Amino acid sequence: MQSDDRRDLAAMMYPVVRALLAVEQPVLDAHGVAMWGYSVLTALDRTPIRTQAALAEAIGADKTRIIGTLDDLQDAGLITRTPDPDDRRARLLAITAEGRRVRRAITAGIRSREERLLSRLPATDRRGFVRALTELSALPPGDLADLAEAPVSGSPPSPA
Amino acid sequence: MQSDDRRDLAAMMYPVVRALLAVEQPVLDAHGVAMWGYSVLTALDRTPIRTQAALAEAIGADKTRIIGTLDDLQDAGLITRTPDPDDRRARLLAITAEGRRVRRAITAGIRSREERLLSRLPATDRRGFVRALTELSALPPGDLADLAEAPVSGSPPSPA
DNA sequence: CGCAATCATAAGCAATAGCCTACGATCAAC
DNA sequence: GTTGATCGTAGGCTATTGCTTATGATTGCG
Repeated sequence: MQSDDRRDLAAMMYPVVRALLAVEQPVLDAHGVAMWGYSVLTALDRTPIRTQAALAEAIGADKTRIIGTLDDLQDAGLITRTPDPDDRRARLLAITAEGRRVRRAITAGIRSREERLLSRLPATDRRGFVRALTELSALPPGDLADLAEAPVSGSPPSPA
Repeated sequence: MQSDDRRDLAAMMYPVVRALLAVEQPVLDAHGVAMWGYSVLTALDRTPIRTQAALAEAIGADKTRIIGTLDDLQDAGLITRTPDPDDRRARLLAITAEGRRVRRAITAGIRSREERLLSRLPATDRRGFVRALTELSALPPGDLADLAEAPVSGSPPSPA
C-alpha cells in the first residue's frame, strides 16, 4: 500500500540538523554564548525555574554538566542564580534584562540564517514542515521516547 | 512582519532525531547491524561504489572509521569487498543478496516505527514534513554546508 | 625508471557526551 | 534531634567523534 520510496526519517533529518547546528555556531560565537548556554537562556526566557535539576531536565541536559554553563552565564550577567529563601538548597534561576537582549539577538541571527534553508522549500511544504516540527516538539516529553517500545519483527541475527 | 513565534529549527529537530535514532536501535540490534553498517547497506543498495573513500563521503562518515564497519559487514556476508582488477588499490564495494534482504528487513522495521511518530501529525502537515525532508536531503551536499556563510549581525561579545 | 599521488589501513589525540559516585549543605518527617 | 531525602557541586569513567599522521601497496606521469 505504501509506495513509500523515501529514505529513513533519521537519515534525512540528521544531516539537516548538523547543518543547522553549524549554522548557529557562528552566531553564538559572535555573542560569546555556548550552545548549552543559549538553550538555557531560551528556557529561562520562557519562564523562570526553581531548581537547576528542573532546568536540566527541561532542556534535556545532564544535571551535573550544566553547572559550568550556568557559571558562565552568571559571570556574563545573563542570568541570576539566587538561593531560594524558602529552601536554601535550591537556586532560583532567572534571566536578566541583558540576557533577554542577548537571547533575542541570537535568535534573530539564527532565524535569518534558517531562512536561507527554508527558502529552498515550496511554500506549502515549508509550512507543513515547520508546523509538523512545532507539533512534534510540543509533544509531552515522554511520548517521543515511548516510540521505541514495539516488538521487533524480522529474522534474528546470526546465532551468537 | 513575522509573528514567527516558534523555537529554533535545530532545537525542535534535535530531540526528534534523537528519538528516531533510539527507535532504530532495537531494530538494528535485532539484526546484528550497527548504525553505520546500516548506513553503508543503504548506500550500497542504491548503487555499488568503487572506493571506500567515496563511500565514506557518500554517507558522511570518516574514511578511516568505516573500516571496522566494512569488516563486520563483510564477515557477516552482507557486502563484498573485492580488489578492483583495474586498480588494485581500490576495493569494489557491493551489497550481497543477503545484505539486501537484511537491509530491507531493517528498513521495514524502522518504517513501521516511524509510522507511530508520523501518525501524530495531521495528514497535510505530515505530507509537507516528509516532502520537505526529502527535498532538503536531496540538495547537493555542499548546499547545506554553505548556509553558515553569512555575516553575523548583532553586538559582539564582551571585549575579550 | 623514478616521483608524486591515491587507496586502504592502523594508530593516536583532543573534545564531547552520557553516566555514575561522592560530598557538604539543607530540608522534611518523625 | 536523628534519619533520610533533595539540591548543587565536583570528579571520574567510558564510548564516540572529528581530525591527524604514518605506512605499505599500487598507480600514473614524465
